[in-house]
Amino acid sequence: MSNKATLKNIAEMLQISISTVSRALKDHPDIAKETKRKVRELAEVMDYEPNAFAVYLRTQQSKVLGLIVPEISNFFYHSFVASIEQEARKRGYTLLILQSGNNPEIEEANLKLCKLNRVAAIFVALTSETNDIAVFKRIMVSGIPIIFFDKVPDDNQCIKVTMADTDIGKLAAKTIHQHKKKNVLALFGNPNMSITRKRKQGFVNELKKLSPLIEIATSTATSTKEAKSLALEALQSPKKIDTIFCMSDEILTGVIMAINQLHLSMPDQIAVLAISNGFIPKLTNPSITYIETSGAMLGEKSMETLFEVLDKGISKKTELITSKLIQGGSI
Amino acid sequence: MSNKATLKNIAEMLQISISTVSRALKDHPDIAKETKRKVRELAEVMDYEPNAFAVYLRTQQSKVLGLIVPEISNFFYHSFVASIEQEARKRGYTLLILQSGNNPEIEEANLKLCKLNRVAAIFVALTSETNDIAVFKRIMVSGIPIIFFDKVPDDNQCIKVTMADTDIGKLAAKTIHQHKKKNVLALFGNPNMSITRKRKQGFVNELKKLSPLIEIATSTATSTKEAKSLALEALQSPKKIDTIFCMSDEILTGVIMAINQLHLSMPDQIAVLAISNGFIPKLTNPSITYIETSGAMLGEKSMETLFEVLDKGISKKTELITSKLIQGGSI
DNA sequence: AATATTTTCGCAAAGGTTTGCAATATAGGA
DNA sequence: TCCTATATTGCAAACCTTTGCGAAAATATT
Repeated sequence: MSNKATLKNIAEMLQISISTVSRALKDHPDIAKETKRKVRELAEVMDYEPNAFAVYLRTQQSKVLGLIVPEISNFFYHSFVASIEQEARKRGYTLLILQSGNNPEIEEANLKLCKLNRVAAIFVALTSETNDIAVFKRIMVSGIPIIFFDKVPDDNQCIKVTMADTDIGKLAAKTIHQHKKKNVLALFGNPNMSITRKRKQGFVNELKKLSPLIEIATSTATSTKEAKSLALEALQSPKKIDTIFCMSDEILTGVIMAINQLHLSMPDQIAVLAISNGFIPKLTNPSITYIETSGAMLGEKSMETLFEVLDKGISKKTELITSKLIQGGSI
Repeated sequence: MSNKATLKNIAEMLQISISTVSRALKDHPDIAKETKRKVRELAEVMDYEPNAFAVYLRTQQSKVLGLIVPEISNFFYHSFVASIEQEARKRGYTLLILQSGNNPEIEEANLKLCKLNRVAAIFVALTSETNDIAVFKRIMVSGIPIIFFDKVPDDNQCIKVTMADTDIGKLAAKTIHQHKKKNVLALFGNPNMSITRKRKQGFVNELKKLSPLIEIATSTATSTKEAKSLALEALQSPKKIDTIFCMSDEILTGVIMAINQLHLSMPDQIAVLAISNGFIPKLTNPSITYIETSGAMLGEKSMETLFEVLDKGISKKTELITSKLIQGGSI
């Protein structure tokens, strides 16, 4: 069975020991140059690749990173994944991408899967339904670092990388104020999530401060459909709103549907401002003005944080990413 | 260190042998009921999970499925992944999701990664730039089954699961013919891909057959941007087209942008028909009529095919999935 | 009571790699 | 020639699980 490319086979063919082969391939100083050359040559032609499973078994160090997100088909997470993936590839890591489908049970199952696969670390964007992070804590104490990103828990005893959500809310408020709007409908997502609470708080407080006389109606829309019907209702009601603020792409999608259905034009008949990743806003004419939440930036920062954690063994830290306004024509 | 949950530790604590523990956990008939009970109980409280790496090393059977797609952030692949994932979870498999970013080099690197991780099988949707599948063939002969889906190679000596693209093209043609359209702009993607060629062939041939007098202008658009400018150009040209056919969501997106920009209304000023996964078409008003390509169905069929391959060891087969028209108001 | 049968369990090897330590070889020095 | 230092290499254990085969114990049969 000399066909499989293993250390053992290389050793046999070269009539040297397995350990010598192993060290030669790792450029260990103990090994003679000539031996190294021979080993490397044969390894090359045999297309040798170390068996990751055996390596793990011996070193207990897997080169796999877990990634758990509610849904990956979403521009934000996608750009996040893309940037993580790129960096991971450079460092020889593999990404184990798992989706929880916004279901805490699947989320937990995925967590278990990560543990089973002995991942080196896990990136987690929480489900909007997750309100108990005890499971995660258990994994953390078992020695696998967890980096929460985007949808993070309130708890401060963990590693978090997230957008500066309060600031984003404030920026939205400032934008609306600058345009002298009078009557705003603000649509927010699931109020259980800290991301929602922070954006809402930043937005509402700032807007009230800047424009004390403005009318602000806030509503909760946990789906595109809901956002659409809320928008339709508001747009058809007698007391006319002049602006809709959407805290996410999911909501923005519903609002666009409503506006299209009523054949309203932006920004004169209705102004729109959103927090978005940039795909949906470009679909309309004029394009929608939005505050960009960059998955790529979040990814980079998360990766940086990860290696900090891996190297220095920190166990709590909060990283905030700032973002900027992208001017469209909707306000 | 009796803290880690391994067979060895369980065995020590119970003063029995490792093999007995292993068999007890597997409900092997050789083991006494009482012993099984004790082992299971302890395993439970110790939260024992077999070490996947050790299992692989021994059995050479990994419970990981590779999945390589150009981009996962795309409704079609997403629903595909979702359905594969669900089924995989049921059977105790993990999905290793890899994106090639439409780059054949990364695609090859990912393939290598799958090999390195000794996956049980690989699902592949090819890059539009991939024209040599020799690398894949090598993997196949090395014993890892590959299931090509969606973007499949022309070669018939492999396993393919794909939409019935020629039929889809024909269905589109039939729909346009039924609406008595006279002047059609048909936008297709990368002509290197068999999916493009088949859709185009089915569409053009059928339409010419049904409506010999119709004017058909076909163009190639390999990006949303390109689709947009092609549509703008056509819509503003003197010889007025009455219908645009889009072979993909990517193209449809560009076309919608163009239509929005020119403030045209569907279906009277311009009719639109697309092949799509259903998200983009619902964004407009009226919504766009499309022929649905269901990632979920493709996923199910792929998974079925996989287990057929795994069980019966087939090495070539082509599965075709049919699809249907979803009526919107754009034609 | 002695033998045959069945039930229950343990031994040991294998899978591929890493690594501390021991062993051998070579060279330099006295 | 013998000893010490250095350069190379090999041995063997460990990581954790699975599994064929044999051993021991319990039970059944005569």
